[in-house]
This record gives sequence, C-alpha cells and structure tokens, in this order.
Amino acid sequence: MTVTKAAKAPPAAERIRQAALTLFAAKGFHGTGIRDLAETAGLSSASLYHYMGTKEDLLLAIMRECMTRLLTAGRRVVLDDPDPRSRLAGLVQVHVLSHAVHPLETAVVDNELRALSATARATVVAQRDEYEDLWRAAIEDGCASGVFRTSAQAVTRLALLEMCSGVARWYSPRGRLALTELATHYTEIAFGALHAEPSTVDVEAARRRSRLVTEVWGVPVRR
Amino acid sequence: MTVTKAAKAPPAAERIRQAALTLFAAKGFHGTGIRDLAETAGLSSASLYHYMGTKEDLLLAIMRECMTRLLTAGRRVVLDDPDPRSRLAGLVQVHVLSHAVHPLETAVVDNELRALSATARATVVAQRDEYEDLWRAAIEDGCASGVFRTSAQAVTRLALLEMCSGVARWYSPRGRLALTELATHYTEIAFGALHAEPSTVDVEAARRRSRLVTEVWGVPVRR
Amino acid sequence: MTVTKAAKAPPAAERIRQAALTLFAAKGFHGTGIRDLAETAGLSSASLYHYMGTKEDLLLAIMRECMTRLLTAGRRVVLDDPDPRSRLAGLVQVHVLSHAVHPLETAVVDNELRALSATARATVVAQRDEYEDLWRAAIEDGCASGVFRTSAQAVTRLALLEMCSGVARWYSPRGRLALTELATHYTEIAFGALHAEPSTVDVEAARRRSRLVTEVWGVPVRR
Amino acid sequence: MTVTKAAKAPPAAERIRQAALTLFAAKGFHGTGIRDLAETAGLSSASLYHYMGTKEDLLLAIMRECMTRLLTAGRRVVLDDPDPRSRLAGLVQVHVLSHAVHPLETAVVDNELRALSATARATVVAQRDEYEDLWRAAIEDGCASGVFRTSAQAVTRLALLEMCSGVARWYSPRGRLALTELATHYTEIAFGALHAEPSTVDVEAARRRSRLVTEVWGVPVRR
DNA sequence: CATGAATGAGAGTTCATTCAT
DNA sequence: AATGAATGAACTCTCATTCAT
Repeated sequence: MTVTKAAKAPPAAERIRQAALTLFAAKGFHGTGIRDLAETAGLSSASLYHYMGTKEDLLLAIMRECMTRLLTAGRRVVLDDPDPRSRLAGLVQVHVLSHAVHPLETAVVDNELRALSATARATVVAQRDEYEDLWRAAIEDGCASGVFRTSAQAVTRLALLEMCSGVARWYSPRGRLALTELATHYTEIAFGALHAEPSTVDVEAARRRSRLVTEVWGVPVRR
Repeated sequence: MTVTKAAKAPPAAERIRQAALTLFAAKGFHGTGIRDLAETAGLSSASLYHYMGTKEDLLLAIMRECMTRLLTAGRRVVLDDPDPRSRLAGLVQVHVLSHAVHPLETAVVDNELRALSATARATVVAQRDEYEDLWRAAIEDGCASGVFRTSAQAVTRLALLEMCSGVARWYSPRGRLALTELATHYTEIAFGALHAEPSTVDVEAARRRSRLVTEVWGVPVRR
Repeated sequence: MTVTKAAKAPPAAERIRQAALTLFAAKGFHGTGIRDLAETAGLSSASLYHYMGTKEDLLLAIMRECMTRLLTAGRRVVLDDPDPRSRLAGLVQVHVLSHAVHPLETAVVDNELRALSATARATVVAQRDEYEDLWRAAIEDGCASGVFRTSAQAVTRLALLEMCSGVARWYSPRGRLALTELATHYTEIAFGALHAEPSTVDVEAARRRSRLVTEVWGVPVRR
Repeated sequence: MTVTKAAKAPPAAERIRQAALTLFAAKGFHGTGIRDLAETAGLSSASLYHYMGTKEDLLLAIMRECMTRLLTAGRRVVLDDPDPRSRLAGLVQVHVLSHAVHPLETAVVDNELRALSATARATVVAQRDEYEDLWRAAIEDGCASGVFRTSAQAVTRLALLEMCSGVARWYSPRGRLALTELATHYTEIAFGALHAEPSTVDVEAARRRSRLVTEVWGVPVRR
C-alpha cells in the first residue's frame, strides 16, 4: 500500500541531494569528493551520474533552489505587507527563520558562490541581487516615509543582512531559544539599527510568516 | 647593501604568505592548489617547501596570527576602557576596522576553520572562544550595570559578531564610506541592539582604537 | 500487414548494425562508446544487449560478414573467369566496387583488426589471407603464362591491394566519377603495374561484375 | 664523462615519444591508455605530465612533426628535380622510403586524424593538403607536357598515394626486399599508371633521395 | 637557495556490462 | 521488447609532497 511505502528510504535522487547539502555545508564544495557524496548517499560513485550531471551542476541546483525559495518568500512578504515597518519585519523574520531552519542550504549559498564557474555564478548572483533589492526598497521606503532613520542605508542593509544570515552559522534547534523568539529578537535589533519605534510584537503577523516559510520550503517551522 | 635591497621585492617567505592569504580568501583552502601558490608567489612548487611545512601549516599560521592580533587588540580595549559602554564600543570598532582593513586574513579565519585537522582547529577555536569571551563579558557587565538591556545576551552577542565580521565580505576601501564612519555606524547599531543610550561620538577614543588596530596589525588604518 | 510494415523504420537489430557500422568507421572501435551506439540506434544502452553480445561481438560480426562477402565475390570471379587477365580484372573491379559502395564495412575491416582479441582476430585474418590468396594466384598464373610481368609479385600484389582498398577512404558517390569509370581506371593501373597488354574494355564483363557485387552485398551498385 | 653518458638510456621525454609512437601505431589513440604509455616509457602515469600536456597534445606533436618532415622532403624534391618525370619519381621514392623506414609515424598520421579535436585536426589536414598538392602539380605538369597520360588525374593521384602509403602497413625491414628495390618498384608502377616511358633507373638520383630521407628524418635509410 | 624530476594517492568522470522489472 | 537502476573498473588528469642535485 502507499502507506507502507511512505516508510521506505527516500529515493536515490533525494538521498544524493541530501548528501550534497550536508557535505557541501560541512566541508565545502572543494572539500567534498564525489566518493564522499556517493558513500553518504549510499550509492557507488558511478551511480551518482545516473541522477546528476557534474558535481557543479549539483551545487548549482542546490543554490538556485534555495535562492528561489528565499525570493518567493521575500516577494510574498512585500505583497502581504506594503507598510515599510511590517515589510522589513517580515523580511527579517522570513530570512532568520529560513536560515535557522535550513542552515545547510543557506550556508551553501553564502559560502560556495566562488566555487561556481563564472556563468553559473552569474545566475545565482542575479537572484541574490534581486533578493537584496527587496531589502533595499523596504529600507528606502521606510526612510522616505520617516519611520526609519539611518545615516547610510546601504551599510545598514548589508549589516542587517550579514547579521541575519549569520544565524545559519550558529543557531541550533536543540538550544533553548525558540524560533519565534529568535525571529522577534532579530526584528528588534533591526528596528533599533534603523531607529524605528520599537515593534509591538504582532503575534498574528509572526504566525503568518512562520506559515509562509513552512510553505515555501515544504518543511514545517516548528513552534 | 641592505639599504638598496629594502627597495626590492619582498622576500620569498613573505610572498608566499601573501599568496596564500589572497588565494585562500578568494578560492578557499581546498580550492587553492600548491601550484597556484607557487605561481602567485613566483617560485617553483618545490621551493615552497623551503619556507613552509605543509599546506595546512601555512593555513594554521595565517589563522593563528590573525586571531592573535584580534585577541591582542581586544585585550587592549578591555584594559583601556573598563566602562562597559566604551568597552563594547571599542570592541566593535576594533573588530570592524580589523575586518575592513584586513578582509583576507579575517575571511580566512571565518571560512576555513573546517579545513583544519581536529587538533589544529582546536587551537584556533580556543583563541576564538577567548576572543568572544571579551564580548560576552562586556555585554554581561553592561546588562548587570543597567546600561545595556537585551532579552537574550548570547543571541545579541552572536548577532553583533556576525554583523561586524560581515564587513570583511563587502567593505571596499574604494567605496565612498570612510573607515571611521563605518566604525561609528556599527557602534550605533550595536548600541541600538542593546538598548543603550545613543553613543555620543568620542572622537578621541575612536582615534585611539584606530591607532591600536594600526599597531597590532603593523599596517596603517588610513583616515 | 507486412506491406505496410515495410515502410516503417528498420527493426532494432538492423538499426544497431547500421549504427555500429557508421560509428566504428567514423570514430573507431575504441572511440565509440556503447552509449553512442545506443543513441544512434535509438535505443537505451541496456536494450542493445537484447540484440547483441559484447561490443566486440558486434565488431566481429561486421568484419566477418564483410570478409565473407568479399570472399564470395572473389571466388565467383575466379570461377567465372579462369583466364588470368580477366580474372585479375575481375578481382580489381569487384574489390574497387565493393570498397566504393561499401566504404564503412571495408574501412572497419581495414582499420579495426587490431581492436579484436587474438582469437577473434585470427578468424578474420584467416579470411583475409584466403582472399588475398585469390589475388596471389591470379598474379602468379598470369606471370607463369607470360601475360603479366613483375620483378616482385608479392610487392605488386600488396601495392595493388592497398591501392584498391584506399578507394574506401576517399571515393564519394556524389563526386563526378561514375563507378564503372572508377573500376575501369583501376583495372588499367593494375594492368600497367603488371606490364600487361592494355585491357580492351569488356563492357559485358564489367556489367557482370557489377551485378555480382550487387548480388553479394544485397545492395544495388548504381550505374 | 660525457662519452659514458652517451650510452645511457634516452631521457624521459624521448622515451615517452617513443612509447606513444609505438602504442598509438599498434593500438590506436583511443586504444592506448595513459597507463600503457607510462609503463612503456618506464615512468609513473603522473610523471608523464611533467613532460607533456594532454594525451592529445602528444598525438598532435607526433603528427605535425611527421607531416613537417614529409613536407620538407617533398619540397626539396620539387626544388631538386623540376622535370615532371624525375619529380614524380622523387616524390614516390621519398614517400615510399619514409613510410617503409618510419611506419609508426606515418601510420599514426594516416589512421589517427579522427582522434584529434577539430582545431588540432585542421592544422594537420592543412599540412597534408599542402603535401598532396606537390603530387597534384607533378602529375598536372607531366600531363601538360605530354610525358604523363591519365584519364583522371585526381583518381590516379589518390590511387598512387594510397598505394605508396600502404607500404607502412606491410613492409618489414626483415623481409628479403631491399629498400632501394622497393622504391624502384613503386616508381615503375607509378609510371605505368601514368602511361609514362619506363623509367631508366637513375642510380644517382635514387641515392640522392635516400640521403634526403635520411637527412630529413635524422635516421639513416639503410642500403 | 632553488628547482626539475618524480610519484602514490586521489580527483571527477565515463566505461561496458548486468539485472530486476 | 525494453529500460531504469546500478556498479566495478578504468579513464585522463591533478593533488600535495619528497628528494637529489
């Protein structure tokens, strides 16, 4: 029956993707051998090539998928929350939750861009630029309407982005900090950095963003 | 004579260090071949081994030196500024300036820890932990004395550290932002994150920290 | 019905043979991969093995079939034309026509013998030796009866054989030279090399040999 | 002393060239593995790459060198013997001697062109075309001045070239046929094919061409 | 001080082939 | 009849490193 089948091991293609994710995140693209991947995925190295092109293709697919998810989530936030304050709060929360719940994917995107060939890299950089533009616009709009204030928008944007991405490097779901608290905390810091009025915690909005991240990644954001 | 020699190209050992720094930062440890290093340093690959041990030794030396400089600077800040507010400001400024002026060294420390063997990594991690402890103590003391306030000290510490380290990833001395402004800006964000009174810009202290970074790295911090 | 089926694509086994012929001739046995074959034949690589044994079996079958046809044709010439002059003319014409009309098969036999294992190669070499013996005997008989003259029969035989086989390497049916002219031309050269009386063109004999090649190969020799 | 050194084994680069020559001729480019080459040359497979670029570079170097020698010899013949009859005789003799004495090089040029990439192949094909043009001009001039006669110059040229190149496939220096006889014999056949007056053997010219081949290849043509 | 020569190990990738479905 | 899945062995080539000179 289909029910019993659901308990089976995931198919090879998925196992390869998972192995690549884990190893690329842990040891880097160049530090990961094809034979590492094969062993972790439980196949022979030759069998990998049934399911993938080159090792670089595998990396590119992972990065593009991750960036696509981030972009999708970011765009949804922009649509759902036109107001600059809640828009930025949404971007921060979606970014932080994505990096906390999917540290492997996001770390690979952050660290392995240089491993891509020039043409492949360009496609990911284009996605990243588009994503960062959502942040840029939110800060710009907020400054224009007076709810944000900063002497250097670009610096603040980059500082906040690096700060939020850093979550992928240290957050552990086993730690004592709940995801919602984490996201809230980062929102507060971001608002502080932009000299905005302290954010009254909008529980409903936070729940919405948690559901959004869940939906976009296809993996539940617990708690 | 030695005087005329001073104008010549730097000695081989220094050229190797510089090549390693550049390449490890640009392509990662595993992405950098010994022949890359040799070519960039202007030697044959065999000649490298007159000046260095293994490739990993080279990486370890770079990382330990960088961490030692950061630690030295951090400790000096702690000695010079016992007050938690100016202490944290000092730590932020020293960290930001170090990362802005020495992005190669700091990026290598941040990104290539995983390339080290377990024992080598432990020594660097110990340094890093000691360094982070300076931040932890500053935040803790500030919270204890009421000048700082945060619902999760550890999270704030990590968020600020990631934010400040991120400078190495994007700051360009060719950009329009001056180093002093950069450091000031990050201090403001940090104070905002800790709900501290806005920092009145202490020009004298800022100069002191700039000199400190210059001294510790042996390379002038311009402007 | 069989009639409608006749218009369809050839069956898989024939498509494989044709693919092997084309690819072995164009890229050599070792330069042709099993996946090349499969793709060209329009099957999966696994499906190939329903119709063939190993890749070498495929090569061997092609070579033996080709040699069998050449031998059959050669033997028929010997039977039809006992006179050394017309016998040699027949051998030349049959060889030249076969190589001009079937350059793939003949090129594979000429170039890929070395790709066969020792035992397989021996069977083809035996056929080739038997075939060359028909030429040897024709030249020997002609010299014995005084219609041919050469200071080194073996050298002349090998020179003529290489010359005639070379046709497969350059003749194009799209060129301006008709097949019958080609065959006649080579006969003249052969007679010159053997100091024979110039051959009066025997149109009827030429037609007979053209029909013979058609029959033996199962493919019409046009014009 | 240098004298004793002269008796030593040839240097690695030369051993590699010799191994490549032998193996490419015997098993073809694709049939020859890098490990075959290494073993035959007496090095490890990694060491090969001290002396060569890719396997294809090695093949290309061999082919270009061979074609350069043939071209050099052919051009010298054209300069030394302007008269079409002796010119063609010279081309035949130089070609036959080169192929008999250097069957490995010439066989590789004849058989492995298809193994080269398009750009590399083009350079060799250009040389081959230039070489064949020497033959074309000799036949054309001879026909124009009436000393040669053929109904299809191009066919005759190709037939003669294939015939002469075939020598590399079967001639053995251990056989009973002397090189000078071989060259003379082929000259006679060529003259017969062109309906030229039988060539009175020009011993002096034959010696000159033997010396030429010796000189161009740097290897003595014995007898 | 500097390097050419050399290599075992391993890189990513393709090979011909088998087999359960 | 046909194939997706799978693999051990081999492929070309590069790796970090050593050593005699």
